[in-house]
Amino acid sequence: MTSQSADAVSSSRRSKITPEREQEFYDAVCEQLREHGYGSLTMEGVAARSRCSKSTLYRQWKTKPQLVAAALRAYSRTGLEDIDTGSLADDLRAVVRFAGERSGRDTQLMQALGHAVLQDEELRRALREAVVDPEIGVIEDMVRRAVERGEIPEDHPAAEFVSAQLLGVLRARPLLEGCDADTPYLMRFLEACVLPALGLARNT
Amino acid sequence: MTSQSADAVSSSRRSKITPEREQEFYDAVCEQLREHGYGSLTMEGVAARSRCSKSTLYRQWKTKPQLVAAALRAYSRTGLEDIDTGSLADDLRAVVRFAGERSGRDTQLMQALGHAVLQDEELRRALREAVVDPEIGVIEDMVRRAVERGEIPEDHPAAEFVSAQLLGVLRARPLLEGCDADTPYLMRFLEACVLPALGLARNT
DNA sequence: CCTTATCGATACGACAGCGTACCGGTACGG
DNA sequence: CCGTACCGGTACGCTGTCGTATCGATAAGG
Repeated sequence: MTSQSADAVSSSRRSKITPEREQEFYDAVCEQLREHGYGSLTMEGVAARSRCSKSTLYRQWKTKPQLVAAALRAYSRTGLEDIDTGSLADDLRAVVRFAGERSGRDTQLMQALGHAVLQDEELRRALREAVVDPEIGVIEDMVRRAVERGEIPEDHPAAEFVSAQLLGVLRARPLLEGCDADTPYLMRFLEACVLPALGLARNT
Repeated sequence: MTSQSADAVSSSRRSKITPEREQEFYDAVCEQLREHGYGSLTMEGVAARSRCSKSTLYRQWKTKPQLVAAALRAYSRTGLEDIDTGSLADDLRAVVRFAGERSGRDTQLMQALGHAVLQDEELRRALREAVVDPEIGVIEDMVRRAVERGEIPEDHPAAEFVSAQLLGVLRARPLLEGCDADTPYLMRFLEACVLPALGLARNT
């Protein structure tokens, strides 16, 4: 995961809040979020899960939405930005491989935030900045590069739907079949639908 | 449990709970659901919206989840079952035209239920039976008929994804672009992605 | 070694929502 | 014309959670 210095003050007792400790809070938030949803996420629950007291949470963050927003902002997804294989198909295959692994966690998180996002402005911004925009931006960049390379025409009608297709299927399968959209499923979808629609046959 | 006779005691004052009155309760539930989400749906709110008292609600339904489940079951979506144009492409175009109109309402409802569905078994069943299965079943039947007509091969790799694609994009666009997936958008998607992936070119 | 600041634990007030109980009014059935 | 049963309104108890305040303990710094 992410860390700066492996300073590891992992002795018996912690003193101040190290970045690692902070991340533990955020992890607890995400876990509670996935397990019980935003509405049933309680400060007591987060405190218990991260073995701290409510006081500590309220000392650092003013309210529950702010804590959740902070956790979302810290929910980093490094690993996608570096993909640049030189072909759109392979770029997307790499995305799918990556997304399949986090599929369960990410989808549960989105699902959990669901409607809370529509009520709290800060939460909505945090979710967009932390989860939506990065993944979508990366995919759109891939498409842009493919256009520049001449792989697909600039005005290809399917181009605008690539990210929506992937994100959509990612979230639709749990609803339809009750199981996560894992990598094999996403890969089949990519080869059977996304690439053909883009005019990128399998062996080209 | 629903209706007995269209007795229509639509005089000035209502005595017992007519089917129309019952539907008003359900409408109020759905509206509260869309507006505030499941967690913030209150019995007081439903009562106020449908101009009845909490007592009446609790006399008819034992608890809040049961009321919501009943409302979902009554959330009928007739209109899709009758589509059978003789070609898969036209069938899907009809679906898209229909889905685009209800897009906003349906999506908000799904979004609102989000995580509550994972906690309450009855709610999950109600949602599947009332919203998911009907739409998906209809689409899968369309694909089946197309296979029987020979429009597409039985083992076409894109066939399994048709419903997931449509449902997915329906729910992905609000998240990505912040606006509903209306009919024009869905139609563009259908023509640009779904049909090409199925090997059904535009003018065939 | 002593001061200080922060952490963990807990108790507390405030508030909102669920579900119940009661009470008066009003339409139906005989 | 009268009893019955149901509806609407409201007050109430209960629970759970937010956010605050207080207190002892413990690690950092001089």
